Amino acid sequence: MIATSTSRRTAGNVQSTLSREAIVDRALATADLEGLDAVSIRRLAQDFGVTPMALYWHVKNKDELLAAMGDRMLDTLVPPPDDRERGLDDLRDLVTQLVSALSAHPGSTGLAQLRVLQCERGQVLSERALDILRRAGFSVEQSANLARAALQTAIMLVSGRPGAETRIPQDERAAVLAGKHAALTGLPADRFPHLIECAAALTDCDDEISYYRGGIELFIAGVQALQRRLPDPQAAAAG
Amino acid sequence: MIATSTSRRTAGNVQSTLSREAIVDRALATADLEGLDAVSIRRLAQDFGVTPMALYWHVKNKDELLAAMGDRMLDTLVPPPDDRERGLDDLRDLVTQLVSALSAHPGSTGLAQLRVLQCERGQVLSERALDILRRAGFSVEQSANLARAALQTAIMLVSGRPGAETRIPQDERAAVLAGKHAALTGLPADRFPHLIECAAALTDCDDEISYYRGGIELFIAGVQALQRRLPDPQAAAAG
DNA sequence: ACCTGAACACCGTTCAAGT
DNA sequence: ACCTGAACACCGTTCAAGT
Repeated sequence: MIATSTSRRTAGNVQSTLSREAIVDRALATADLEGLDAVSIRRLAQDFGVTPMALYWHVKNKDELLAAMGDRMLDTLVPPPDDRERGLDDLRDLVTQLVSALSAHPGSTGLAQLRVLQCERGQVLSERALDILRRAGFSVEQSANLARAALQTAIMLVSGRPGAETRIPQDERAAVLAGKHAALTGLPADRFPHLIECAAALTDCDDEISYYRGGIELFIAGVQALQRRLPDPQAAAAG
Repeated sequence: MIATSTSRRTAGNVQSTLSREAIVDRALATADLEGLDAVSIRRLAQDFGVTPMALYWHVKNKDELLAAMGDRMLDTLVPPPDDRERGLDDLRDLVTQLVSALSAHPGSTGLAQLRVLQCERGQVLSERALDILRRAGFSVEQSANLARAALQTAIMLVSGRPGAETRIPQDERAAVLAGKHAALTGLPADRFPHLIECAAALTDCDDEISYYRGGIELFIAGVQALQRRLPDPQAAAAG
């Protein structure tokens, strides 16, 4: 009765014990290595050396598995630690934390979006963001839209990072990137001078830290600018 | 030899002539109605009353079909009409046009991202964006990142619009939305006051126009703010 | 040039059954 | 409580063959 684990090309074999937690872990790992499309019930079952239907004991269906993956990412966020009240700087901290949490699993960032308003941790997060924005003087609608934009900015920074290519198996990424770069530099120089000039920066990201910081700064700067355009709170309170 | 079209629940039957163009059209339409996951070679073949393999004459494989869908969306953009040189206002126009092009097929916006740097029209668009940003004084890296952010902002505004729910079949969307709204308003009022206050604004968008305008303004305001923080161009040119 | 038939290796999921 | 077996209705894709 030896388990004849006909393992896939990807290393990491037979994760011994089957559990909901282990399934979610494995799913996140394969999404990181081969893209979210590579995550399937049957594939996971094979990885665990078990029949596909075994997974259905631990997880209701695939949608619930994807939701659990999103929840797991959001759960790595520490709950808002500060009540220091620094205004929009608190929002920057929140987005920064979000980015670092999401960047642990760049292939699954989209799942977080589906879950922010559904799971406990996401709700705490959203409440905090709305609190910051409301105190900053934004209306209910503006605060709702900006809170959404905060999460979406984090997602787009991580999943849209130049060179991320989360949909492609890890070992092919370098080749694909090189191909994209070559395609850009091979463009007619008279029509696409900037595309050629920016080819490297568009296809790869040599400094993740400053890329993320710049992206977050862009968002925060936008929010600050919108805040300045707000009607005078004194007058609004009086009127 | 009457075609016994065992049509799906969705109306719109037997699109007569099979062609690459017709296939892409139909694919975009079903993505809009039932989400991108509902688009399949076999399903499309059935819609056209034809064998699945027939499609492979017009389209190399599914990836190429998805790429063609992305290209089609970008092709609806009119090429940059103006050389009026209004600086970052030109960028706003570009993003605005992008948003309106993408919002025609909210379920397929993600495909545009895969194709901006690959297809002709996307390259023209990117070149234009980079030109605006470089002239505005940004570095090669900044321009590349901001040009990407411009597209991603458009995508996130359209696909992330409250109430969009592009992954869910159209006829279920209202019910899902109502459920989400109810879940938020049913939260404990002491812990989640803002989530309750903003429940309606978070789950639906009653004014698309101002939603999009606000989102674009947020991005442009951020870019303008970053521009102001740039080192003095005179001094930079001298040094 | 354009389409079909048969086949292969995949999916998610249900339902009854085992221990 | 936890897992298996068999079955169903789906996928994308190849390859040889038809007209």
